[in-house]
Amino acid sequence: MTTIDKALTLLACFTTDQPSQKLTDLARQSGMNKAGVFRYLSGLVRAGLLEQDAETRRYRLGPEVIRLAQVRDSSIPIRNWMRRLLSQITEQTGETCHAALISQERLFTYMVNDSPKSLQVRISPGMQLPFHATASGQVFLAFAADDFVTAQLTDNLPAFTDGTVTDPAELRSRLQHFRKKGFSVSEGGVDADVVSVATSFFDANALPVGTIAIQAPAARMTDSMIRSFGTMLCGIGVQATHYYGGILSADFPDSHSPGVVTQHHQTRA
Amino acid sequence: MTTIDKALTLLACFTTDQPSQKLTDLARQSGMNKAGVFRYLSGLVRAGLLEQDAETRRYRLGPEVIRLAQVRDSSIPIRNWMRRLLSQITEQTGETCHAALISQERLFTYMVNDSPKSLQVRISPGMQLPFHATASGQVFLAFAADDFVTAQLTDNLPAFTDGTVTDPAELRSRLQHFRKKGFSVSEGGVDADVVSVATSFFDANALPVGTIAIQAPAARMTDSMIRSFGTMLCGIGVQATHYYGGILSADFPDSHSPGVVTQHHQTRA
DNA sequence: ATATTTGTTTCATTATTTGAAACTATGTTT
DNA sequence: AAACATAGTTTCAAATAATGAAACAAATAT
Repeated sequence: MTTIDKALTLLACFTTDQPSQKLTDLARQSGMNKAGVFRYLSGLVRAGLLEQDAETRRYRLGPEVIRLAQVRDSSIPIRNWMRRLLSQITEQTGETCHAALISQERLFTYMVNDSPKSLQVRISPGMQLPFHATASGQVFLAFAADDFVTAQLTDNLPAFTDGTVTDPAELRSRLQHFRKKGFSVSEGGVDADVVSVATSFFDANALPVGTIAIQAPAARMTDSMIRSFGTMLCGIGVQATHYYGGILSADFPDSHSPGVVTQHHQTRA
Repeated sequence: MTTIDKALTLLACFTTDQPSQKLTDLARQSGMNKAGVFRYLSGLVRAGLLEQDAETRRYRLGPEVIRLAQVRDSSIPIRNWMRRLLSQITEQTGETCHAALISQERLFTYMVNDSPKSLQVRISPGMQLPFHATASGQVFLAFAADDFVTAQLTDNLPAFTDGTVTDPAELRSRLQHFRKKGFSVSEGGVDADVVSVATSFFDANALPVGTIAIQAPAARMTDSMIRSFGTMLCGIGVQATHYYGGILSADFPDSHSPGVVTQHHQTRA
């Protein structure tokens, strides 16, 4: 592990749950020496990736991360077309939807489109989505490389509600099902009384890079709505993959005709 | 200069003008050894800050910068109130406006609100604004620390049009004027036939952290409109400073009454 | 087909990182 | 108010990782 690696792993500690951190906590979390962490953080501050609160001495992400994100957006304009796709979903379904992206083996919400109906489902951009307990995470795993799935589906997965599935074998069986369908369904995996339906989109290697999901209160969801949302999302997933410049994973249903799930068996690239 | 510094300076090479780069060019630009740059880039890729195009071998910013930006936004929600302020400006003036932020001694556009009238003024988020040739840059310098101004106002400043002011002495004199007014005016500094009016907002040390600007075709701008835009922007600047949790620079007109420029002479913190 | 440019790996030399401990500043408890 | 505790920062000799020239490989241009 190089010095650069050690310094940059500290960035992973900054999440929506913990957007600002103390030196001591960062040292403990990362298992590194306090003096070293101090020097790494100083470097990250000099680069503008972090900034330090003058009075609390706590570190938080700096303005440079915003500039970098803008630069990436300008050359890989996911934001543009994703906004359109999500608007389309909310228009047609009236429900809240979101897109998530993969980064460093973590899935995080990228864009949220709130339903005009309700503010029941609380989700905000930047949040990390647990793979085993969300529809997004599950449909991602359904199309991910096998060793990645194995790495994620450990024993002792946390349960967020009584309904959270934590058994790796049971989860694997569901993933297989989702892979055939092209979309996943999760009921009360993180928040009880919330049903979520999700699909994936893919990169040039036909590996999943992100997900698109609809979330709604369980009360107003029926099986037929879930099926209809699922097939709709598959169509959106095809479009997203196309915009992204990727190719569909084998097995992914790429028919646009609603209600019909076609299976393709093309060989992988 | 530590290894971390050397690695992270490479990130500064990625701009909206050059969103993806080749190894050789990065080595040349940074003046560092090709082998070292290769190792630094590999580290940045492992951290997800960069990614490498599989076929062209070019490097571009990675998905992790997006996650980091989302995390920062969630804890320092500039986006929220800035969007409102810019909408307010475009509503009242009908013209295109934008906000810019400072990072690593560079001013970059953060948010743009296009005028419904015209698409004449082309500006996109993430772009770097030259200090000497833009209204935003000038009003930033007007309130910046003196050695920062000196560092920016070098000889041989580039001229983008015939109207670009490149003489440091002349620029300094204008900055003094803008500081008194609280806003700057630039005519054709980058694009001929574009007039821009800008103001600053400040951090807890009363130092400028960003700017807010209105841009319009010179054809439909009058002196009285410029004055009116300027006083309006000063009011917006006061609000932005407040939302940001900063305090106004001494001299900055903080009266809300339009048309009147009050001068304050409080001592610096 | 050959030359040239670009990306990647190697390896002995050199400089930088490293972590324990000392130090300082700030806040807390007695 | 004094002693204590906690967190951030600096120091320094020992340990380790960074360095860059050159060789190599792969892709591109001539």
